[in-house]
Amino acid sequence: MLDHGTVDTGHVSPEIALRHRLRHSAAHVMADAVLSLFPEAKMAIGPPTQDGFYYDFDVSRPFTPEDLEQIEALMVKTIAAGHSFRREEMTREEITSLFSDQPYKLEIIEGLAEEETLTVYRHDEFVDLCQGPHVENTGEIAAVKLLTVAGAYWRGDEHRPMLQRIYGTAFESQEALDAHLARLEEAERRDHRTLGRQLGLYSIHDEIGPGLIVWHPKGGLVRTLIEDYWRELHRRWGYDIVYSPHIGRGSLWQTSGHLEFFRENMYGSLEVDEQEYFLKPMNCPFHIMIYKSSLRSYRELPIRYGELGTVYRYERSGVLHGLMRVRGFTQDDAHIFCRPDQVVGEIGRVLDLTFELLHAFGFSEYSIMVSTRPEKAVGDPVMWEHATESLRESLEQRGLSFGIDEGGGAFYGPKIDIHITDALGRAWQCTTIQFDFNLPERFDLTYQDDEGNRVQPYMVHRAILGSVERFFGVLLEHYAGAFPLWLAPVQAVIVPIADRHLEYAGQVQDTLAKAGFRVEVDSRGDRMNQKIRNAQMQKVPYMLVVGDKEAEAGSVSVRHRDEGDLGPMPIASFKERLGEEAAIPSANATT
RNA sequence: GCCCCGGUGGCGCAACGGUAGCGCAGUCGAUUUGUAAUCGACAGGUUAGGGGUUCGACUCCCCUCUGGGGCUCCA
Repeated sequence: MLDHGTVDTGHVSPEIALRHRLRHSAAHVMADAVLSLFPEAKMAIGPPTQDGFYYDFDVSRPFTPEDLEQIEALMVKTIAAGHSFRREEMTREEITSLFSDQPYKLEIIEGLAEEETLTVYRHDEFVDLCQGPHVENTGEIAAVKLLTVAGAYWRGDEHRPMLQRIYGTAFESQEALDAHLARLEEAERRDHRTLGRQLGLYSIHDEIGPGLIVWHPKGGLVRTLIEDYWRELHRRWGYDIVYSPHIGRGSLWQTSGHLEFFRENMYGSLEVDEQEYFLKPMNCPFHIMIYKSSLRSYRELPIRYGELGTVYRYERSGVLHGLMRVRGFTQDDAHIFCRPDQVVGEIGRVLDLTFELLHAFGFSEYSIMVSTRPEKAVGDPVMWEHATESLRESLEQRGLSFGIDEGGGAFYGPKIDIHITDALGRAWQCTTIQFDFNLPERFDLTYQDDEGNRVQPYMVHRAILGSVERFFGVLLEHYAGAFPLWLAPVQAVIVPIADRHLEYAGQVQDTLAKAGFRVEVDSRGDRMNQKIRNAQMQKVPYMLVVGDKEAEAGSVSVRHRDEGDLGPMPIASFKERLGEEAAIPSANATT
């Protein structure tokens, strides 16, 4: 049985609930401080978040870092003063006059239902419209820290005023806050954009354009290793690997509906022989054409087409981010066409494949969400029901817990989304498994069933890594750049002590390279210490020091990037060690 | 797209409106070294691009491009 790891069940622990109240209270204390320093500030909303809290204000000028210091200093005073939080119910009239000079609060009040009990919370002189809950006393906010200022639209609507948002965080103890801040620093240290440059993996250039990646030799090598493994695994799981072009005729995108529903994410058309073509934002229409290239029998289903397909999508300039959000990326895409009786089995296979793949990359914690039919949807309700049930059933069969996002599916079908949790406990959405009832209809997909009827197949769209670029970024941060041996672009660096050892170093390299390992010799004029330092900073798993003793004995002195000096060993022994460690973690190995 | 903050040799940074410097990396030379930085020299920049203000602009103003933090958490 596969270890599917722990799954987030979504219930709230007492600790989370305490932090929630604490942070909500800290938001009030912050608003109090802001109003003291900026009496003209208009308050918007100030909720707790997963990692802290924020409060939005309408102020005449943006807050500066110095303002934050002052605000924080005032907050500390308020906390030290130990004011109690007092809840108070009010009538709509009372509350409206109380907040008569706070237009955002008035707007919130207007939006509340008549029967709603209106409450305010007070501490010291400060009062805020709020349903709570809060801690008893400001003194309970043991540790607080303001972090950043950012613009944010009122109610998240870009047509409404831009407010100034202050983010902060609060904890029940200084130690907990320090731990959180340390985690933030660690996240910064692991930033894939920094690591990508330091390790020479990829780059982005003004000259090429934003959101477009060029892969350097080492990044390209790692990517190739990922992709080779992906292909091998997909062949093993019964997928046919296909390829499709980067552009397609406008009429194709007309039929698929992309020009109707996805146009704002597509790049402008190009004209070829007086025909309009578009850069592909998705691979599905191409796979569908492969399906349609001949009549299909129920006997040949399921058909599974997989492709590492590069697509281009317009993303608004403000959302681009390193490898995580780009304008050209490669999806590990596949489309499954199957019969009704195969649906549960096919979803199950996708799940098993998913966990095998993610496991190989060191991920063992997931959270799973099933999204069901939204209000506006296309397709036969019976098929919707069957598909949604199949998603549930496949998950349940595997003992996987999951949440339900009622009505959160796409208009064309229900889906499973899987978030993976990385080494720092951060969640990343990668895998998505979606039914599609729209495209089979639009392209008139059929197969002939055992009674000779032309019927529509179920179509499932799935990506496991999501996009290769994004997944690479996640991996880079997950491993902090220290790829496991099977993915390390350079697995060992040979460090000759003096130039007279270069020849022997070359022999060692040959031996290991012939065995299929990626090994380099550092032949520069630096001292050994410098070479080791370089290799450490490049996060190379092994450093092999060779000098007189090693050349004499036919050995290498092995240093591991984490374990340090492991002492001398015969080349053959080291080769064996590498061979064992370089194996791709397989699902079977962990049963 | 919008708000705020940035853009100075490959990278990380400095420079009251008055000669663009430093470190790392690079090249060359010396050194031939035992588990995270040997020494020295050299080379490298129309300060993102364009316009303006000024006797004089990296510095001030405007525009464009581009990077970062946000714009989902609803009293």
